[in-house]
Amino acid sequence: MAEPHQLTELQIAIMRILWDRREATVAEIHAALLDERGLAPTTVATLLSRLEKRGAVKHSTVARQYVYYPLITEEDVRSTMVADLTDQLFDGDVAELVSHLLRAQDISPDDLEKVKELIATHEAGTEVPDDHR
Amino acid sequence: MAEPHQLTELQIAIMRILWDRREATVAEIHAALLDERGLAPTTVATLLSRLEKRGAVKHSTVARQYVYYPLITEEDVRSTMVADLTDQLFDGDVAELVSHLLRAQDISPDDLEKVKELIATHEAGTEVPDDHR
DNA sequence: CTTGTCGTATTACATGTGTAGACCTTTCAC
DNA sequence: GTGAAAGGTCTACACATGTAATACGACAAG
Repeated sequence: MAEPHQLTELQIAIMRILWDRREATVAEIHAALLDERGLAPTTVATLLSRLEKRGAVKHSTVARQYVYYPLITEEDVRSTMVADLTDQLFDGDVAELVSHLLRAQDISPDDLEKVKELIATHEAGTEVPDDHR
Repeated sequence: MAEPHQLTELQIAIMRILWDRREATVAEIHAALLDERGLAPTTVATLLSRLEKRGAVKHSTVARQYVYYPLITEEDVRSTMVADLTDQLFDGDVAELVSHLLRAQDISPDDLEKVKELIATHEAGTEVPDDHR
């Protein structure tokens, strides 16, 4: 049944709508994607059933319409996909990935500031408790 | 011809061999992958021709054998794939990705140290030149 | 020359995905 | 109650990918 946490771009786009709204009908999802993608309603329906078959979403029927709910979280997907990418392209070395991020053009001074703050916060949170008392 | 910088796991595995060795025959690549994957030689050959069709590699013929060379670099692939992932899962926000990395279990105190060093080094390298003289 | 071997090219099939038409069923308006 | 509207379900097709058997051409050994 193929790891439900590894998703394609379109699948993620659909999940995103569900993550944002917590639930949505096929029509709503179709409407939300219309501008960007102009997909047929049946296309969206097909995608959703496939996602359901894979265990990524479930649905209930309300007033003759399917209402879909996410079964996996964005965090689940992020973890899985980031880990996979790290394994495949950076030999599992997270520091290497960060190194790439810093080197690549895609980080602005702004981002850098934010990252530094994140690290500071992170360290505060995971402080190794001093055993002196 | 489908963006040659977005590769699957297996395609990356093949490219990795080429990146490491700079060039390799089909037989060599097959041998290198044998333990992990046990693929048939023809399978490897098929994969390579497809990669060539996409512009990721090229080959020359030496003594009746094909010798393949990478046309794209690991850095190319890393950039493309990391950027895509960042766009899709973190709305293009690199800082968010780093934040995830820090939060996720997959970063060790060791890694964290390395990351801090990287940032320090990075800052030294991109120092905004003071305009006082 | 004949033939086996080596290595590539061709062909093929299953699965997943993007995409959507055609069809079926339920229900609301008259 | 009859027909149109609404909303699924089924079926279908193209393309990418993983996987490999089969076929074909060239070269070396005898």
